[in-house]
Amino acid sequence: MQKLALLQFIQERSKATSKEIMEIVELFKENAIEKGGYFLQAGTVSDAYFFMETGFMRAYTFDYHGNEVTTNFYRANSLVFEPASFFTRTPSKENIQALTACSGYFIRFERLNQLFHSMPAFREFGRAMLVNGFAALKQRTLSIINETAETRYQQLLQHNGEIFQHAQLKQIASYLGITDTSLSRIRREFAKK
Amino acid sequence: MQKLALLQFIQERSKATSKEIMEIVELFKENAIEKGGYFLQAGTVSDAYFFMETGFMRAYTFDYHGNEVTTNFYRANSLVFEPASFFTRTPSKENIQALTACSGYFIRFERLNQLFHSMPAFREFGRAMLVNGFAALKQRTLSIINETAETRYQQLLQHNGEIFQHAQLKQIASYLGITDTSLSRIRREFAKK
DNA sequence: ACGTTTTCTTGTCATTTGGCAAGTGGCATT
DNA sequence: AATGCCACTTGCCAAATGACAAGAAAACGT
Repeated sequence: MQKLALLQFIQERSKATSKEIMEIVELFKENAIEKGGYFLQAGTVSDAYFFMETGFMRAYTFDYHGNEVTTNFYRANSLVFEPASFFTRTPSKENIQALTACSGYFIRFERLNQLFHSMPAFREFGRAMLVNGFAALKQRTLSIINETAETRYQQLLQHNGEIFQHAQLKQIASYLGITDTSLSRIRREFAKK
Repeated sequence: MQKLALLQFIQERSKATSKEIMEIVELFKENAIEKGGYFLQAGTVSDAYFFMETGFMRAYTFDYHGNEVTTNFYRANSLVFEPASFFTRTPSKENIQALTACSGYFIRFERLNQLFHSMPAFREFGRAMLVNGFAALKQRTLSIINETAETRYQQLLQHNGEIFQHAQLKQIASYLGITDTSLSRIRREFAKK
């Protein structure tokens, strides 16, 4: 097992020694999810901390009217988990679904927690993952408040263009906070330019 | 120094022993902020983890057009800090301002971090604070996407009514993601019922 | 290749919200 | 009481977005 991408990912984001990182990486197990399969189902506890090496996923939940709302997209070479459920050990409100076939390496809560306890340097990594997610969410919230839907669309297209290769427009629309109809119109206007 | 409220706050949220909690509480120092004063200024690093015993604060930043956007409100008996800046040691984009005279107890990053390293049980507390903030922000984001401004207003009024006693409507409006004009109209409609 | 299903686009119209400017009311200062 | 300041409200109109329905395009299974 190589797990090279995982090793590198941790190396770039923590101050743990190479030896420690090798130990850590050892504890991750390989996993694959087929296209359309679920990494996490609403109502269950998120117990896997998953480094996705290849593939693409999205997280979604339902609003009070029963509409799907996309809350996140996950690209290759990133961590997939639902912090609120994972750390509080309570059932998740979100589903995380593979939009393409996915593969990577996971570790379960219990074992990860042991690592956090035994390796102070790796703890920083865990915290950084949480804090980054926090900052990204805040950024997204502000952009929904301040920017027009068209600007949000442009920025998503520019910074996360791959999303458009894997997700349906309806899924992207709810992530942007608009309907699929509006997104379609925005795309038409945008194409003119 | 009593710090009773702080002691109780930690007790309810961590598995640390009473003895440990007493040690922890000892390290918090008293602090007060006058009405209108700043707990955190944009551009500086959030270095204080503040348990506010009395008072009311709000966090705000500016969008690209220079408009103030309220990002958070803090009530008495809660923790005040900016996670992204605090944990990454980078300058904050947000200001946190006292809307009334505030008092409470703070601890600095360095010392708090030492505590996290030396007391596993207290670490859970720190993580819980982060995770809770995360969940609250996600909830707010979803409500901006899914609910009408009027519903958001109603819910804020119902669950956080004290905000209306301390903050200006313009500040509340930007927190709700609308203009002060719209909020005013919503209030009029709402009053009719 | 075929028909079926799903996704995407478009039109029409109603609703929400914003931008701007004027007006109202409270409050403090003088 | 007059003044000025500030927060808030209101009216008017424009722009953005949603709801619904129909049609076009694409994806899918057999």
